[in-house]
Amino acid sequence: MAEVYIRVAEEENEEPMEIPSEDDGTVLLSTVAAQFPGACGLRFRSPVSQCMRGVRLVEGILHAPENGWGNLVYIVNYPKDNKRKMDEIDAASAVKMKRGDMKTSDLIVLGLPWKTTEQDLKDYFSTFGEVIMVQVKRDVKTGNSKGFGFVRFTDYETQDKVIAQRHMIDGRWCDCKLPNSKQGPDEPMRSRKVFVGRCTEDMTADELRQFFMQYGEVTDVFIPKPFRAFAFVSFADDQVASSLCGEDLIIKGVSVHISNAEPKHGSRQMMERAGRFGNGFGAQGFGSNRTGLGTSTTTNMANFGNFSLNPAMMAAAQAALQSSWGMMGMLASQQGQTATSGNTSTGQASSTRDQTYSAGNTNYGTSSASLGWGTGSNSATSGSGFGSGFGSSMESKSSGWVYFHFPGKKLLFGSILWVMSISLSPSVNALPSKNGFTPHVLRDGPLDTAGRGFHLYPDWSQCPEG
DNA sequence: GTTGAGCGTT
Repeated sequence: MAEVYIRVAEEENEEPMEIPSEDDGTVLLSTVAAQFPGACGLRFRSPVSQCMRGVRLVEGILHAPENGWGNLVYIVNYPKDNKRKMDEIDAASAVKMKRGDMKTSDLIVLGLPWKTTEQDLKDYFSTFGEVIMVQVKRDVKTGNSKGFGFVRFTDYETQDKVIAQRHMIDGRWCDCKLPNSKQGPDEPMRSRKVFVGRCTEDMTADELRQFFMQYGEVTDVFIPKPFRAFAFVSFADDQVASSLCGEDLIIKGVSVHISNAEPKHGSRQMMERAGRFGNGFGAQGFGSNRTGLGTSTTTNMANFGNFSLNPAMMAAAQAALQSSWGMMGMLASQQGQTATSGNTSTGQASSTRDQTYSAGNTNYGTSSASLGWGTGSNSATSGSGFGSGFGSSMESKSSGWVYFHFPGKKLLFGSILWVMSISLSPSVNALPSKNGFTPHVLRDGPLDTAGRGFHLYPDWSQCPEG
């Protein structure tokens, strides 16, 4: 079949871009995403019904509508979360643009064949846009290529496009990335990378990328070689990564398990993480807006919506953690959100994942198999004692909702919840909802620190605010 | 078989 192009645009009235189809007439989502990073599907306006219609998408492959692709303009779909994010990014880049701050940087090109020369690099990358620098790094003595190089483009757009995809250069797949020297410090609490366990050998990086694309923009896929039954997938948005943790997803008929990507050995992340241990909530703990939870920088309190944490509260919370309670995650309340906790052992993906917070995998819950951040779903460790440590915000430990009460303070955290990786006795009953949250099980355990103690109430009704 | 490679003689 002759090469066919379909017309794709971000908006209906925009000038479309032609995207090549495959030999069988399908279009790969990854091909679309190469031009529209973050794309997760296509839609089009039906000439018959005048309604928007979705294009069938199966395992990363877009299938033509009944009468073929035709001359219609297909509109790119973005993940919901991502779209908002994209707009924010656009706004941010507009500001940068004004400041003239959109400089390109050198990109490292990894995985080059030994034989690739600078001319080869230039020829290849020029197809994306104007190239202003190429280098192949070589051994000074032998002159042999070290298998990587650098490239720099005139336009930032070109750079973005090049980073967003893999590159077949002289017969090898290569990756272009911002070099380490150009990358800002990683934020350990906001990992954008997930660990994908139970992979099978036939899962290619491309397939993983195409699969995970449905959740948000994928920035990297790593599969160790030789085969080791796991992979790493990085997203542009840390919330996408967080939201997947704890889930069991089906890829090519195989159930894979998603969890936190632990920091690489010897990495900067690991240093930061180690430093935080035993340090309670210091500069990188609750009080800091680096957690993304507190937003105020005008006081030293951490704010959570209408609530705030003063240093005494933080100290108390710290005491809780030091007494071998691991923190799983911290959830700020918002009206209209529901919290559920409970039996997620089905591993079923939930359509309510955007609105629902859950504490996972305890077996006394009554509620749905919702998934959200803070879930420890699907890994049955309940009844196995306290979790330890809190380096990970997504540890797969059983958990219960815990309310804090500070004497003298009218409200503890109100409906703000802390999900602790505490293992609870299954005998405790469910508790009535409050503020849209269903408190689950509260464990008795007065933990006191420096006269600013707090109590964890054994059940909601015993809490003065209950 | 559930935690990753490689980063620039400026």
